[in-house]
Amino acid sequence: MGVTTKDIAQICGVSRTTVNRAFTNTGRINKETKEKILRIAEELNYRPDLLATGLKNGKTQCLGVVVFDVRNRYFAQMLNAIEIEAKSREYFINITLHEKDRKQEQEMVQRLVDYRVEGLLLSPVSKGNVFADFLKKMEKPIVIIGNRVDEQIPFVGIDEKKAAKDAVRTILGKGYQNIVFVCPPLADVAEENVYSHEQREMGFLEEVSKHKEVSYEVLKSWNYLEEVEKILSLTNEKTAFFCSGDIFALDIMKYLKQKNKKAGQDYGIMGFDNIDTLDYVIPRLTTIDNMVEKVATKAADILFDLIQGKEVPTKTLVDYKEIEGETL
Amino acid sequence: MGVTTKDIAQICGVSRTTVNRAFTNTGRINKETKEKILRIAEELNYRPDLLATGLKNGKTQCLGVVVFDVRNRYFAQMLNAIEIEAKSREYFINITLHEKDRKQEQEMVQRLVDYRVEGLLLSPVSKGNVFADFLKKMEKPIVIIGNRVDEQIPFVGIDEKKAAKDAVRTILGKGYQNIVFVCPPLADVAEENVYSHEQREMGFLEEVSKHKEVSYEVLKSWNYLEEVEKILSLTNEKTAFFCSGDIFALDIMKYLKQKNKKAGQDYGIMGFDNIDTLDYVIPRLTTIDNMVEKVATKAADILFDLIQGKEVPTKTLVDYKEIEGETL
DNA sequence: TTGAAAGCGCTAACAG
DNA sequence: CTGTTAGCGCTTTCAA
Repeated sequence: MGVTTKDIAQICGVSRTTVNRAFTNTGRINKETKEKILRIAEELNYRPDLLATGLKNGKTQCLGVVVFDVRNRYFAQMLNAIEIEAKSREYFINITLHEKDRKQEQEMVQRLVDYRVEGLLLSPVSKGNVFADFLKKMEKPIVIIGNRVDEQIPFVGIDEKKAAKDAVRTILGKGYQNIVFVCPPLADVAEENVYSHEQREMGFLEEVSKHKEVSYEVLKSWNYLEEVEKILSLTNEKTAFFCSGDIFALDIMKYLKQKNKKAGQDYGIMGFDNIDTLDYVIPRLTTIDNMVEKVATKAADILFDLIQGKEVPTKTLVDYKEIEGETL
Repeated sequence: MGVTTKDIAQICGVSRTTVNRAFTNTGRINKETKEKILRIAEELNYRPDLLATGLKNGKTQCLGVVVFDVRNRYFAQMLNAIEIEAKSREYFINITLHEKDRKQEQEMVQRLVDYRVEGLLLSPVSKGNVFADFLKKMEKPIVIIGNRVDEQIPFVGIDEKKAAKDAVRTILGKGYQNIVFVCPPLADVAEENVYSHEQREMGFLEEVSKHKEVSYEVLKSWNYLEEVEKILSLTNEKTAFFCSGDIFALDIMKYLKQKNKKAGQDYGIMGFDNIDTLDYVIPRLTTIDNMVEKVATKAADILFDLIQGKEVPTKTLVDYKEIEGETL
C-alpha cells in the first residue's frame, strides 16, 4: 500500500509509537516532534489503514444496511435517512443489496458481520425461526425496519394495522359501500416476509367486518388490473380500492383511465406509503404516509443505543399520517 | 471477537497453518485432519475475519461506489446494475451517499480508499483540476459515470450532445417553431459538476442554430415553472419545451395541466432520462433513455479491467435511445 | 518525553 | 503431511 507509520517514523527518526502519539493526541509528546511528524505525514499524504485500525481495535465505525432493492422509493428514502443519522455520529454506512434473494440476504448479513460492522439495519424478505436464529447467532446489534422477524429482535415501524383501520374508516366516511383491499404481495406470503402487508390486511378485515352494510373483498393476486376492472363492471355499489402500496394504486389508476374511468368519480382509490412519484400524478392519490424517514432515523437511533450497550424496546412504533388527496 | 483459527487449532491439536490449509485447499493435508478441522469450525460457527484477511492480502474484494442521492431514480437504477455486475465476480459493493456536499464526496472517496476497496465508481458533483488531482492521488482504479471529470480518468456515459441534437431534430420534425431548452442544473454550473447538462445544452444550441426559421432560448433557472408559463402566454408560435431531465418535464406538465394546457396539444414537451415514474403519468412523455443500467454495467466492466491491470479507454459511450411518447 | 515489544487474526515461505 | 516463524499496519502496555 501507501505510506505507513513505519515510513514516517523512519524519516522523522523516531519510533512508530511516537508517530502514533502525534496522531492520537494521547500521552505526552514534544511539540516540535509532533509538528514535524504531522508535517511529514501531510507531505507524504499519509492515511491510516482502516483495516489495520479496525483489526486492532475491534471497532470499525461502520454500520451495515441490507435492503433488497434501492429502486424502490421506500428504501431509497430509508437509506438517505440512515445515512444522515450515521454521519452525525461519524459512522460510515455500508449499503448492500440483494434482489429479494433470501440466500443472498443472509450472505450479505454474514459478510457485513465478517467485516466487523458494529451493527446492522435490515428490512428483510426472509422470515421464520431459522432466519431469526441466524440473526441472533450473529451476536451483533441488529434493528429490523418494516418487516418484523420475531418478538425479540428490535423492530421499528408504524402501526400498520391501525393505519389500515383508519383508512377503512376514511373510505367509509366518503360513502363507499364496497371496499376492495388490493394486496398482491400477499400472494407471496409463503416464501416472503410480508409482515407489513399482513398487518394491513388484518386491520382492513377487522374494521370492515364491523360494518354489516359494507361488502368487501381482498385481492391477493399480481393480476389485479383485470380483477379490478371486472369488479368495477359487475357491481353497482359505490366501490373503492384500498391498495397496500401506492404503486398498485397508480397502476390501477393508469389502467382505468385508459378505460375512461376516473378516480374519485367512477371509483374511489386509496394508496399506502406516500411515495414521491405521487407528486407528479394527477389526480393526487389519497394515501397514508409510512413515515419511512422517521422510521429509519428512529431505527438508527436505536441501533446506536444497542451498540452502546443500552436496553432498547423490542418494538417501536412511529406515528403515521393520512394524506388527503382527490381520489376518494 | 468470535472464534479464530487459533481456537480451532488448539481444539484440533494442530497448528494454525494446518487450519488455514484446511480452508484454502492449498498444500497437502491429511484428509481426516482436514475433515475434523472443518467439522469443528462448522460447529463453532467459525468465520474468517475479513479485516485481518484484507490486511494480510492487501485485497478486500470490495468496490466502493459514491453517489449523491439514492432517492434519485438515476442512481437507484445505476446501483442495482453495479450490484449485479459486482456480484457476478464475487465482489462486494460498498455504497456511500453524500448530499451533493462536495467536501463529503471527497471524504467518502478517501474513506473507501482507506478501507482498501479495490476500485471506485463515482458519479461526481465535484469537478475541476483539484478534484481530478485528488482522485489521481488515490492511485486506485476509478471509473467515472455520467459527469466527466477530466480527460484522463476513465469515463462511461452516453453521447449527450448527439442525443440532444437528435431530440431537437425530432421536435422540429413535429413542426414546432419555438424551442425552449429547460435546464435548471445549469444555474449551478459554477459550483457543481453538471457536465452532462452542459453537453446537452451544446447539442441543443448547435442543432437549433442550424435552422434559421426557428426561434429558441435556454432556461437556466430553478424558477422554470413561471417562466415556462410566461413564454407560452406570450408567443403565438408552436412551442416545445425540451427538458434536460424528465423531472422538470413532469413538473411542467403538472403545472400547466392545472392551467388547462395540455401537453402534446397546447404545447410540446420532451424529457431526458426515461425515469420510471413516467410509467405512471399520462400522457406518456417523449424522452431519451439515458441507458443508465447499460452505462453502469459497462462502467463496472471497465473497472474490473482496470483492477486486473488492463488498459482501458478513457471514454466509453453507450448507445442511447429515443422513446416516443404522446407529448410532441 | 520516547521506545521496545507484543498482539489483533490471518497467511505464506521455508523447514522439517 | 505439518509446524515454525515472520509479518500485514496499527495500538497499547510497560519500561526507560
